[in-house]
Amino acid sequence: MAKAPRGKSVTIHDVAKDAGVSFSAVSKVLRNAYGVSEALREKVNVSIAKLGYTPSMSARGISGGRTFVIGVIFPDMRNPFFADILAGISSALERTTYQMVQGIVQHSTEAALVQSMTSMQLDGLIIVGSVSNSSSLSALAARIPLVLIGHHLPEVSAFDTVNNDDAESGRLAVRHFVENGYRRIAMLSLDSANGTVIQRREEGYMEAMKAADLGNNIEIVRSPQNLREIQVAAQRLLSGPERNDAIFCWTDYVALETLSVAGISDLSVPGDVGVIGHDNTMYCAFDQNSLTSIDQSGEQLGLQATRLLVERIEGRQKAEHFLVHPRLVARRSSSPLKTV
Amino acid sequence: MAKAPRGKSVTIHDVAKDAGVSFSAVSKVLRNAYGVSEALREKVNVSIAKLGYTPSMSARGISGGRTFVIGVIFPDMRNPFFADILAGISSALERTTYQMVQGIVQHSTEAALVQSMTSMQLDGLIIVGSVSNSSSLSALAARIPLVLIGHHLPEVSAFDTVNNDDAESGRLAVRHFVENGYRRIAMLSLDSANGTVIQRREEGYMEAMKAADLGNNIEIVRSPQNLREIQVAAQRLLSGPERNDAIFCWTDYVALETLSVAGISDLSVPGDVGVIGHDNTMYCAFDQNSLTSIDQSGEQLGLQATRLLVERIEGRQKAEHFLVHPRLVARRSSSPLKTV
DNA sequence: CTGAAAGCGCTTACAG
DNA sequence: CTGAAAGCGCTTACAG
Repeated sequence: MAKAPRGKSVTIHDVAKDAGVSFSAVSKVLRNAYGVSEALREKVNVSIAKLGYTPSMSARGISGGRTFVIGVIFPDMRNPFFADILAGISSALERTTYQMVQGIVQHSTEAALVQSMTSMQLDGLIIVGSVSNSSSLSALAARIPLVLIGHHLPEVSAFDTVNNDDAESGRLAVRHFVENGYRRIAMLSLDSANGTVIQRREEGYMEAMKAADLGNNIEIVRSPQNLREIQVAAQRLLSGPERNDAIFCWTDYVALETLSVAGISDLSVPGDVGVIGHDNTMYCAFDQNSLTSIDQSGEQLGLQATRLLVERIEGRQKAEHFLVHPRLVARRSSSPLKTV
Repeated sequence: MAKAPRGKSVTIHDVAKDAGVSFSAVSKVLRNAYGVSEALREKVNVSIAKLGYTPSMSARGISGGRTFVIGVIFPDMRNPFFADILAGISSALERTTYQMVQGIVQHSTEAALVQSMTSMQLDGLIIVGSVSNSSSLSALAARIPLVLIGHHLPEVSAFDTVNNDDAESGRLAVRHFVENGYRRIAMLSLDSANGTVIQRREEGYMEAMKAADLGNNIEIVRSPQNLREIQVAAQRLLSGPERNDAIFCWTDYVALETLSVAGISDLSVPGDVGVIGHDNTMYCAFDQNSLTSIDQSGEQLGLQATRLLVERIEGRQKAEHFLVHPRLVARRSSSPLKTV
């Protein structure tokens, strides 16, 4: 088990020697601490640049200071929508001195990832689409500044949340369908007890259906996130004598699969069936999809979450909850029925 | 700048006290070091479990030991192919004690990310699709065990590489087109000086074209990774009297956009034009795309890269270079011309 | 087989 | 305004 050799890196002591000052002086310059003369700061900065010094995150972490690194946890890497969130976080971070590392829940569990990230002494954590419950998240928030994206919780005070108005998403989809002449509007949802994001969308869907006097047409099918099961669910909604004429899908990927099932079943979209997705990911605009979708502005979500997290790290205690408003981007898949 | 409070975490000392041994004994158990009796190990493990102790990565990093964390750097989060690589890395890591954090090059540069990750004292680094040059990568490899995915370099010895046989990818696409009756086969490539992966694919494409006596039909258009530019490039290949009847695209996203452009231009795929993509991402199978694509097995790439990296960390010095063989997955977008 | 000592690169009080 | 001391939680030699 010989260790691969690593070059020695330049430390605060090297900088101090080069600048002809004490190493504590260097530390102060680094942290913008009080009581450093301009002259000293100048000298130190010159040496830092000359030697290419960069602070060791481990040393900072261990000595109780900030590491200036935050962690962002994503549920998976397959939904291109998450890239938008990441873009928002990145651009918000550009204005600060913080950096970020990502963790992606794939094989490992969210809990394992969280625990490995806290052991890194990160300054804060953003979790996207957490599946943890309220109490374990509050416990986590006691140890590290925390912001959640996509987790509607009644009244949490230990951490901040940033959310799309998911009930509004459901309403937007139904209203748009209704305006365009669709009546038998189903929702293809996710089989998940924890996903309150999904629940809100379902609530909005049901609310708008009732408001349009279509309460009797409410039909929600919940499928796991698995291609085969999604196909079966879509097929079910698209067959039989009482076939639906419109389907609101909880995410674009499911909507694209619904288009695929419709195509295989020789149903035309629109005409036989209208489809709306969610997230307005980059695949929606392709001519072969031309998928109407709800845009929840991942960039805004990321931006606001970052802002809140930095505020938390700098000392804010009172919880804040930010809501982003979705908008519908209309394309061919939900065109007015008469026109077709 | 008040610091948000953090709960004290349990340390090696707490464990030692609880188990009634010295703290160095605990450290030894943790590291599976020599000379620990079974009895002592037992006691310590019981206390570790009881107290829920987890080692501080910062402390490990600073004291020169392993952190048991590796970093993986991706060029972006938008290509679903990278999720396959990640899956391979995850499953390879499951059998080890290593964990991983991801870094995604989006707004920040690859260099900035690398530098922030090295300051975290990670045990090793996997970089996917690096745009750095050979010499700076060798310099990096002197400081930290390094494996590159998707970077063909003539003869590097400072680090390992894992690659798809990209020249073979190009050959596979051309041969398949030729077998199915296509002749005017163009390649829609990437405008990138550094991407040797792309260059290999171009080489394979040209080689196979010549081998099929179609050297005069060679046409490579290079476009930046930008939707508008890709559209223009695809339009160019699909218009004019000498319109191409087949296009090999360097990645699926570009191929899907090509399908879209063909649709808008009222060209049918196949029939008027055949299309092949690369990476066989999950969108290819949708009926509305039914896109033939080259599968380079991201999972294998990730798996092998991880294996090599762990070997490096444990002391291997001699470079290894692993090649994965691609296969073509045929779908409707490249069906035989006669049949159509 | 077990433990006490030194040190990693920083930060945070505390003295000058 | 500047510096010397203690300590963060570990690992790595080195003694018992």
